[in-house]
Amino acid sequence: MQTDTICLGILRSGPATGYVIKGVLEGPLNQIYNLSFGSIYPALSKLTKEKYVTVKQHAQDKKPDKKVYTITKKGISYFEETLLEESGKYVRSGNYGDQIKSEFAMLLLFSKSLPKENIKLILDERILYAQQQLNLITYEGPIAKDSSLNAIRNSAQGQFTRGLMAEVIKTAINYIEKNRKKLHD
Amino acid sequence: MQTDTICLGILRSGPATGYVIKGVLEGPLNQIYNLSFGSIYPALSKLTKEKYVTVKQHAQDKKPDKKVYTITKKGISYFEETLLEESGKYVRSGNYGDQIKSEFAMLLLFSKSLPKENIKLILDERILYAQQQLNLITYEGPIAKDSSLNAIRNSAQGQFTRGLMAEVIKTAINYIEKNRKKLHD
DNA sequence: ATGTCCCTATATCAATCTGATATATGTCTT
DNA sequence: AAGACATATATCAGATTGATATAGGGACAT
Repeated sequence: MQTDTICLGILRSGPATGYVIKGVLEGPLNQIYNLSFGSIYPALSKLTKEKYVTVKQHAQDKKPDKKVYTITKKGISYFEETLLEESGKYVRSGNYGDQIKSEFAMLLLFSKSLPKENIKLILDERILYAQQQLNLITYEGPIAKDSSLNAIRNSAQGQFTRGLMAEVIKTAINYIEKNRKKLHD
Repeated sequence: MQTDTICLGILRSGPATGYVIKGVLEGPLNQIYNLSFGSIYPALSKLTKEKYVTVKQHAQDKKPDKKVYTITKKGISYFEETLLEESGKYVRSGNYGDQIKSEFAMLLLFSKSLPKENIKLILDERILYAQQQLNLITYEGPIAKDSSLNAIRNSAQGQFTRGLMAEVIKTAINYIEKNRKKLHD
């Protein structure tokens, strides 16, 4: 999925800055999709040039100008057309699809080459980490003080998707706890 | 994790060609890590230059030469040192970590913009696809006729990792089946 | 028979994405 | 008073993908 499309999809839930978009992807949409600033900022500039979004610069005392992006009617049409056209090809991708790069799973696969004590520590750390991710996804408090993007998380779609990711993480934690002895001991 | 390290880790289980390495990543190691030929072939060339692997070219009638790569002692030492040194940073990554790019989950998140009939088809397709992936992971037959890489799959580590991925996929399928009505209907 | 498609097998490359870094300041902790 | 962390945008070298090229074999349909 193009970075452009993702930005438009998030902006459909309300105006936001690049920084806030990144925050949404790292918080409630954790485990779903991540993008670096190096992708987000150029995408927002491109979308502005193409009139799919508008920008309002809010001068801030002694901080960089905050650039709040709002999706236009043209942007909404474009987003909906693109999503419909391309939906077929997103079925075969994602977190249990082709694009997987699980360094953790690879590490476990190669863990025969590691000292047992090391493996134990890695698994302990991983479980803690996974529980932290679970907290990020299931967190129900406000996202950002001045953001209207809570909507994307609380929609039926947001709850379905977050629920899916939460179940997957819980399964992984349980599996590791039950089977970890096969990797050390 | 560097492409180099992954190639060395796989070659530790036996000699292989670039084509076979790709096949292992797409078959039994599906859902764990994927690499394109554009990464694998240059990595193998680099490893050869650095003497971490050796190549034997097998001329084949009317096919490109098959280049079989074998890890050297130097390669094994390098692999084990690298893995130990870097193991800490692989804990916070992977298929329920930061690097997620699940186009499918993103599509569901945005599915409010799609016709209901379309959403139904997408979910049906996804379940079929996930079952196919499950078959690839749990498949116990031979990988490649002339490959010794069955070992990587049948080791304790391979079975643990594949079992983890299989559980995750099963959880996802069940979740979608139980909750899909929230997205259409 | 001839076309279409997939398999074996290596290789390259434009377009894209990441992770690090730079810039600038406020707040909170130690 | 130093250090860490949050807000906020931006850039870029290096790495990766997905498509494409090359080249023949075998299977199956029209």
